[in-house]
Amino acid sequence: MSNSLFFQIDPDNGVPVYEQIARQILFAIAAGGILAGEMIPSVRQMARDLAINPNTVARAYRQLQDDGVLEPIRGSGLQVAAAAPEACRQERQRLMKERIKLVLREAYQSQLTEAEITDLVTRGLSEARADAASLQKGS
Amino acid sequence: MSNSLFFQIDPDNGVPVYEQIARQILFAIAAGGILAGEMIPSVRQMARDLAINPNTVARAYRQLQDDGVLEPIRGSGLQVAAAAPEACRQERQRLMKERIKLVLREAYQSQLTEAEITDLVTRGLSEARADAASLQKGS
Amino acid sequence: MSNSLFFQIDPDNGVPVYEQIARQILFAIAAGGILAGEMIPSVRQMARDLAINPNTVARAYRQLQDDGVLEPIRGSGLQVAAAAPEACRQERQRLMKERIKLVLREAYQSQLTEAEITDLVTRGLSEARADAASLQKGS
Amino acid sequence: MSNSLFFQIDPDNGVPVYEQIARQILFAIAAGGILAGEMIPSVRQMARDLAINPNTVARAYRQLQDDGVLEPIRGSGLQVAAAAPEACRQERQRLMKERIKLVLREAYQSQLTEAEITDLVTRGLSEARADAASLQKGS
DNA sequence: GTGGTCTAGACCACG
DNA sequence: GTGGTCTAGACCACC
Repeated sequence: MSNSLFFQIDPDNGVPVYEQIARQILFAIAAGGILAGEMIPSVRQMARDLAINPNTVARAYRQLQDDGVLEPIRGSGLQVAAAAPEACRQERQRLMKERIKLVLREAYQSQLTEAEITDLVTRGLSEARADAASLQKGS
Repeated sequence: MSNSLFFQIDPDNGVPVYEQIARQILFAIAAGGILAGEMIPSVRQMARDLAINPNTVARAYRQLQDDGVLEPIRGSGLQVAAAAPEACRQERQRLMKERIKLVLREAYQSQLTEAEITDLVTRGLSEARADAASLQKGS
Repeated sequence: MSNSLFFQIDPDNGVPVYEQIARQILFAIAAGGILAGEMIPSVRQMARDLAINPNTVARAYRQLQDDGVLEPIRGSGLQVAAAAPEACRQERQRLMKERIKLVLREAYQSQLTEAEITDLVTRGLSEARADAASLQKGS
Repeated sequence: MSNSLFFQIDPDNGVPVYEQIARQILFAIAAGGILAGEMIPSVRQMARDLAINPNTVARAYRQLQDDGVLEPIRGSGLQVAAAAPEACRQERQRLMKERIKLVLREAYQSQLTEAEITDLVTRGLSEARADAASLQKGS
């Protein structure tokens, strides 16, 4: 279980597959699911697990290396950088804050009233909470 | 001023230009900025106004026709369908609800605690409100 | 009643408006609703009656003149040619035969079985008969 | 032969080329010539085969995607949706029924007697049948 | 390789 | 004048 990553990839999500992989690895590190110094699955292994093209996995890994999250160990593979967990937590916070703010601004710009927006948010919060709960249960 | 539509197109937005046009028209109808039965600017006119290719505008209009929002008046132009305003309001509601829910679910999946999420939302709400206010003032 | 033509124009029919006018005049002559030597309404009159562009009516009349169905009377208007009724009957027959054959051939080419086609025809016949009846009643 | 689609495109048909393509694919799926999950020829391939512009093919494919008939496989191509065959059969049925009914109603409205219409239909049926037979033979 | 977007420019049918 | 269709060719993201 520690060595197997349970990612959910949706190829028709609009979000590029390599982006989904990179983001989920980043979030897993931020949440402590993967620790500093730990090795991550090889490109081929991950590609088999997710049933996707190895090139796509490689691209996600490359991006994480560029961000300093992963470090290459010659002849061995990629490991999580020492400073990665803290950096990932900050990045996660930054990303989510930005996305939330963006969507709320969009709501305001679309001429919805304040009441309608807060209503949508409240409903969205409870639904998302329910979804998250059922997902955890289902896994 | 009543006859001029103030659209903001960003060609490098990721979102296709024709999509931006279609969405802004849809939102304008939902907000009552364009009424049922009203004619919308011709393909060529809109293309001139936005300084983009007429084909791109035509594609946006075609999509709105497929959605039943616009109706062709042969040899004259396109007008807003009678049922469009109500449909556009529902569609706008649906779109925003979906986006908000998506972001919130992402927040939950990113292993943020409930407290962190509600904090981000409240901050985002106030910031977005401030932005919207300043935008209205600035216009 | 003899002088007023009850045409049904559908601008969004796919079939051009001027075609609809020309065809309905042709069919009216074939059916005896308009007799040889009779004058037809002026372009302006017809345009007012149908609430369409005079140019469109003019184009229909021009086409009927080219076909020899209508003859210009200098300073007076257009009248139905002497040979028109018989010609219109033949033309009507030809048109309908062609259209029916065309649609049936399409049905065969679309890989429908013979049984499905005859079924569609039988249903279509009864429905069309019902529609025609209700239309006559409704008028 | 199993992998080659034999489409007949007539550029001067009145019916737009992209419509002809979309309809023939729809009919091919309805007839079982293309199965669910199967990949259809790429835009460029089809454009080469039919000697037309890739954009025209792309438009046909886009329309079929909007109708839920085709699904994009990112970076790979387009495949027939699982629900497409049944949907296409229903759509084909609907289209043909509508066309047949339209023609028959026209026949009634053109003041032909019921006897004349049924006569035209029976003749049309036998002729269309003969044409279809000779076409099959000739292929 | 794949589809998607955008531009530029031409031609047509219709009113 | 209007929208609709088609062509030609370019660039992009993704796998």
